[in-house]
Amino acid sequence: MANIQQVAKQAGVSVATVSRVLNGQGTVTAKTRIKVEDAIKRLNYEPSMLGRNLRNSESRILLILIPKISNPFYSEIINGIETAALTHHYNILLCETDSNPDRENIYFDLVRKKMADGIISMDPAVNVESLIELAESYAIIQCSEYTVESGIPYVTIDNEEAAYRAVKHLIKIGHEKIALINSDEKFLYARQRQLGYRRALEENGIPISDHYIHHTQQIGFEYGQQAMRKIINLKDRPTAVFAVSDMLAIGALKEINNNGLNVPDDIAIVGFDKIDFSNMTHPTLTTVAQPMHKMGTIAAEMLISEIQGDQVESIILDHELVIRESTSG
Amino acid sequence: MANIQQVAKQAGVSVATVSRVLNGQGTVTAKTRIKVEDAIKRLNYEPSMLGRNLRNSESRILLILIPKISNPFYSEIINGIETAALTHHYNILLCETDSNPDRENIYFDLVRKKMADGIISMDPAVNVESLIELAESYAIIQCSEYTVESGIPYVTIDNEEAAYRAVKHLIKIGHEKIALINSDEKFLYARQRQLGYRRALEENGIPISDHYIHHTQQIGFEYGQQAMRKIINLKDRPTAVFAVSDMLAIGALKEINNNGLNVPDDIAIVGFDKIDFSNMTHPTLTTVAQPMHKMGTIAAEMLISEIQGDQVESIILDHELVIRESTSG
DNA sequence: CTGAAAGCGCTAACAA
DNA sequence: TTGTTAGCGCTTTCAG
Repeated sequence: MANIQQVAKQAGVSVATVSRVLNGQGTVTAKTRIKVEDAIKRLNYEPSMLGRNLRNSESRILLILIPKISNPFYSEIINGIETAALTHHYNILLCETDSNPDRENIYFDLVRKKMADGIISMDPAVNVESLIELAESYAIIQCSEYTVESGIPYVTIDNEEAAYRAVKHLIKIGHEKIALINSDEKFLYARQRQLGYRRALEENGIPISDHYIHHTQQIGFEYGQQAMRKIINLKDRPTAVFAVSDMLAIGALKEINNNGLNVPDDIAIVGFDKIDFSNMTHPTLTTVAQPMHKMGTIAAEMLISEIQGDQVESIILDHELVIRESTSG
Repeated sequence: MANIQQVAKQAGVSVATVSRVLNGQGTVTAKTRIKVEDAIKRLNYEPSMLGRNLRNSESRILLILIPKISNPFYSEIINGIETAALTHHYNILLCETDSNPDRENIYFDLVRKKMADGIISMDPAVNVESLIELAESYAIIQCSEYTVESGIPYVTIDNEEAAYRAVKHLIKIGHEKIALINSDEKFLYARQRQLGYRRALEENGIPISDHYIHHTQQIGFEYGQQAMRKIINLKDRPTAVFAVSDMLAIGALKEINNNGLNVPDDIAIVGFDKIDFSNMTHPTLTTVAQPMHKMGTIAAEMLISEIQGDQVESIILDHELVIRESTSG
């Protein structure tokens, strides 16, 4: 547990010189450098981030705000964030809010207390007012879920267009009775995806039946099941379902199977997100792929730029419709 | 961005007094306390963890080492860790090693550099020598995966017994030709679970066929599929499969379905872990439940105790066989 | 009950 | 090229 003082003494130089070789800057003679490096090795010295961080007024930590760690949608994004963070010598503090304002507040305090240098918010249920207030003093990026009016930079995809294409695909393969399993309309992405759904139907002269549109409180599996239960019992049963998340779609799939019906023969399904499991179901799920890894790396790069004082612009990334068994009937 | 100095000045007291009311200790008159609290509010002061941490030589951060964040098995454990950490005013640094030694080293350096106060290791592929060396100077807990000889405290379940019960269940419902999809034997849990499998068969007078035992390089979905492909093509096809992880089991299930066979009628399946998705497949998966949340909280409590200088004992938690559709034929 | 002052480990401005 | 020194923001010992 040596410190920089002891290394300096051991090497017969000043602490400033040690610091210089540590940070590879300033000018140091080869001979002095060797002496210092020797001393470092001999003492098994590791510079303390505690001292360095205080001196530099930074923590080199990025705070990631997600609603639920068990939602696989976030896994790949986090992976991307971590990769980018690591190359810039940042680390990530993973914070699960459970969409609980109290927890959220604890995490917000972390940046106020200089425990983190910035925030990547991915929680759709985030308290926007708090976020805006925080953004006045700290670096913040919105990832995937966002509010334009906040003025906080975001990285996301075109949800309306993505939903439009998904539903258009269903229409193209012959479906007209298409149900929508949406999440709560308080979320922007839910409103956007619903818009895309409507546009696809309208453009093709298919009337929109409100009883085909279901809203769930959350985007969990059970909620997809519940919604599908109601849809199956409809007098005029749809032949296809568009769910705004793979978790909902997988719930719907399970419910259809439980009722002895077949996907895609009786009911076709399209999901959203392309989580790992969308490829493990039977049948595999047609779904909209978001470039999650890229989204993560870009969000991290943006945040780091912002921390360094740069101005950053919001970005809208491409998406892709992945056609698989659940619509290939 | 006020600091403690400015608060002291504003309140007309010394920094020591401000520190005292901040930490709610030492003795401060009610009157002085009010003055200080007023100043804090007026200046919108938030104490900096950077200063505090340097002074206290701690980071209040727990480093969590996992191989893959997308593996849902870890989600619930992490959730448990976070809950416990939060109540003790610690935060968690999530580190995904990808079973890559270089990355692992970066993370190990983090504790050497005082960026983290301790480690919870859940990576089966961890470099045990490094871990042992690190454990001499830093607090470390092994969670789920462990090595006894390391002398590092662990929290886990009885893998041998759990596997034994899983296979015994298959035998009880009439199966004799039971295949095993195991992961690489370099992992302790793989060896333990194989032992349980063998004991169950032996106790019931069922001969062990080596061609019924398959090893996979990793515990991913595709590896389960691959293994199942070979098993299905066996001349003497098994009527049941025990997979040492749900991910493998779900891969096996998919492959069985792809071959037009039925679970559990043609082949029954038992998995391991009770990840969320084990309940979303069709049919739902019989599996061994590990108390993941509890495992996480306990690991965190143990680590925090160790950080505080206490001696901690390893713990073996209970498991439970959850019988669902994939064995209810 | 309160204040002065040292010091945690580091970086960087300034001087030599 | 190298050294001296101030100071990042906090806690805590020791005096008063």
